[in-house]
Order: sequence, then C-alpha cells, then structure tokens
Amino acid sequence: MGDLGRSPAELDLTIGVPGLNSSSPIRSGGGGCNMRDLDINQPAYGGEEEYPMASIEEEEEEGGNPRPKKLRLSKEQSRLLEESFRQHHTLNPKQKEALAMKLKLRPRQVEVWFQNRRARTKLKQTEMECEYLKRCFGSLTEENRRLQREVEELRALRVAPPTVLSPHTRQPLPASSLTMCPRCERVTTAATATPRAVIGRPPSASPFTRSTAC
DNA sequence: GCCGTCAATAAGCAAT
DNA sequence: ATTGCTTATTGACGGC
Repeated sequence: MGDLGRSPAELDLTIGVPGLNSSSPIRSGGGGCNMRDLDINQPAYGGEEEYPMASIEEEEEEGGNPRPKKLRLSKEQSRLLEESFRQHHTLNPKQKEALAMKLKLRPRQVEVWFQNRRARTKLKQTEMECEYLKRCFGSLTEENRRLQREVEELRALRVAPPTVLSPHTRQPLPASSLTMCPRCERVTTAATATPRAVIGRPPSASPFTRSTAC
C-alpha cells in the first residue's frame, strides 16, 4: 500500500498549456489502479490509517520471516514526502538528513524518492504537452485544409474572370484592366475608377493592392 | 542529479 | 471463486 487511496502519481503538475487549469492536480493512472488497502510489508493489524513505519529493511534473521523484497512507504511517509516535495523539489543534504530521520528512512531512500518524483512529474508534463501539441496539429491541419480550399476557389475565379464590357466601345475588357474592390469584392473596371492608375500600373501589380474602385 | 531500467506489487479482467 | 495474463505504479540501482 504505501500510498493508499492516493493516486499512484498524484503529481502536482503545472504545465503552461492554454486551456489547462494548472491549479488542479492531474491524476494519472486511470482505471483506479491505486495502491491501497493492503501493505504486505506491514503486519496485518487492526489499524486502518496508521501503520508502523516502513523502515530500513532489517537483515533477514535466522528462521525469521523473509523480509519484504521491496519497501512500500506508509501513508504517512508518503504524505510527508509529498508535502516536502511541494515545498521544494530538491533537498539539500541537511534537509535530506532531517527528513530521513523524521521518516525513519535512509537519506538515500529519501533522495531516490525525490529523484523518482521529479522524473515522473516531468514525464507527466511531457505527456500533457504532447497531447496538447497533437490537438494543435489537428486543428491546424483542419485550418490548412480550409484555407487551401479557399485558395482553390480564388484561383478558379482568376482563371475565368467575369467578362466586363467597356462602357465606351462595348467590347470585352482584358482581365488585366479589371480590379476588385476589397470592400465589396465586386469586379470593376479600373479604368472607370482611376484611369491614370491603370495606365501607369505595372503588369505585375496585384489588383487587390488598390482600394479606389468603389 | 538525471536517465534508463529493473523488479516487486497490486488492480483489472477474461476465461474456466 | 479461482487462475492467469496484462497493465500501472513505484522503490531501487547503475551509469553518466
């Protein structure tokens, strides 16, 4: 057991991802796979919440019970470690020593716990960033598709421009003499709007660069 | 201290 | 209910 009830990785994740509330801890490990209810490292006894300290494993005694191969921290130990981790993610030697003493653990165990905790916090953050970037990719892909369709539609308009007759000669005007009003998006003859501008405009100039048509 | 990894442990779940 | 497999969590270690 160790961390009964507590999420296996109750990591207080703070990630700079828009839309994610960093104030609420992310709990991983869906499926409710929690360490709980039973700590085989602890002798069975009536107490529900308080456990004898999971301590430095003693040497196996002759004829005694085989000692547990893996320490499981008690709930209280986990709680204190988490609390300490919230205050600082790394410990100086004195803090480590003091915490180890308090928890009846070896300093090395405290050190390793913090290392694992840091690593797993980082892993969770990376996973969340990955998910966020995937969602961004999806929406950007969709946006890209939409814009490409729009480009295709505009290209189609350019290939087959509307035929506009000259008010003077009643002959179709060349497409190069047409312009589009950026406000109302109507094709008009630039000649009617600003005849001199049409004459002076270089052939490569975009018809959308002037807004004097209307 | 970090990283990659291993191994112990516990929960979930389908098959029997 | 039991069993066996899969998966997730977590304490620990060695190398850098």
